[in-house]
Amino acid sequence: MTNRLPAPERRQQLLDVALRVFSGTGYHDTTMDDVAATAGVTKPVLYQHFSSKRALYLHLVDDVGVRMATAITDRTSQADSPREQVEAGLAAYFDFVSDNREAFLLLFEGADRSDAGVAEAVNRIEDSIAELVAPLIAAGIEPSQQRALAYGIVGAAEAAGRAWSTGKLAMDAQHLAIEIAELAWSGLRGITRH
Amino acid sequence: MTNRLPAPERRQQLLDVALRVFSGTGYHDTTMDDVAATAGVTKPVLYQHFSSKRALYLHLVDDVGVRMATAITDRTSQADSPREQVEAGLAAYFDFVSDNREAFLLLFEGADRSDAGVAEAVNRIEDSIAELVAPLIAAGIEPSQQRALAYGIVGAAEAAGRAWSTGKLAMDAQHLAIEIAELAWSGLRGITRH
DNA sequence: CCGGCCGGCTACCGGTTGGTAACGTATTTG
DNA sequence: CAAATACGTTACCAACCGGTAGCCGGCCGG
Repeated sequence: MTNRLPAPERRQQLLDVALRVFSGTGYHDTTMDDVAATAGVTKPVLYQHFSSKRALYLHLVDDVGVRMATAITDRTSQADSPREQVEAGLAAYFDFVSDNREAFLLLFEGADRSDAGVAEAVNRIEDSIAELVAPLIAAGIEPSQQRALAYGIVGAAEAAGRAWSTGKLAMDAQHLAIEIAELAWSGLRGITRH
Repeated sequence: MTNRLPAPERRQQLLDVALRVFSGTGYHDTTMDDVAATAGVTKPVLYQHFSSKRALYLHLVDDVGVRMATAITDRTSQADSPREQVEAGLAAYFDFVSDNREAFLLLFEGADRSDAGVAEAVNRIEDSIAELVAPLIAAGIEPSQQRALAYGIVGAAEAAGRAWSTGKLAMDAQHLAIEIAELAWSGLRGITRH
């Protein structure tokens, strides 16, 4: 007989556990029994808080997406010059990656983009970051080009974050942020001509 | 009673069909019956050629990965200056994306990176491209930084390709290649200092 | 102190789907 | 023109797993 918990705390615990488990095993290889057992509880308890496996998962993805987006916008909004915004944004990005490794991997490693709902949630956050980046690109560039470049930068951060958090890059998050910021900045500035 | 086909042709047809179906529906939402039916055949036929669903899928991922990698190396090996290599490589990359949309999406949209085998196959191709990019970065940079930047460039191409092939970018592949090449080139060159 | 409520558990169900056994039938070969 | 071969089908199984019905027991308010 496990510890009895008041509903809100139980719910929060289940969310925490589910994030860990889903992020580690992936959506399809994780059973509701796994999540429940890891939380020290049985399946029906899980269903008292979440209507379905999919609902639980989407809730997590959504939640994590919002947390990541706000972590970034919070920091960029305090920087004035474009260059500072790039640096602050990427610093915030990689701080998030290192402080919330599981959350980051849930979004960009485990996420099954062939599932429409999941893809939409992941795209939403990618788009919101891309929209932050787009205006930093030298004015006078066609909007369609700006969008393409913005997606490029977002993808660069994503890939670097994934490589880093799976141990393929041996440097600390701060330095990685600086490297990618330089790449982004000079890349975006170099585009001015043409 | 459907057309009887000699084994090698049937096998090839099944691979083609499977690529289409998996790429459209995603691994988990595709049943072996789906693949078989789309090929105008029944399940046991599929199992005469492939030992399991997973084996079929991994074969495809592997195959597509090799095709993509060679398409790129073929073109970069014919360019001499670093700048030309960047341009040729990205031109080849986006040509591949536009000529083999399904293959590209199988690798970078549908692929379930939480599956160890799949992740390994996808990583293998990312790594091979990154290793092509790394030496183009100004000499004198630390190898760990080179790797980080190389992954960044690969990620930029990947994200741009995904955005493009899901219709979020309204430009042709050639122009997209040029944009990303400029981003990459000036990004990599700008990094020289420090 | 007692009764209701809330959190938890045991036990079960049935759809989906990967995989297979056994059996035809067209084609080719001696 | 058999007969072996290889291509294909029908019919089935069994396991896994998402989801649920129904029961229990401890804690809290009256």
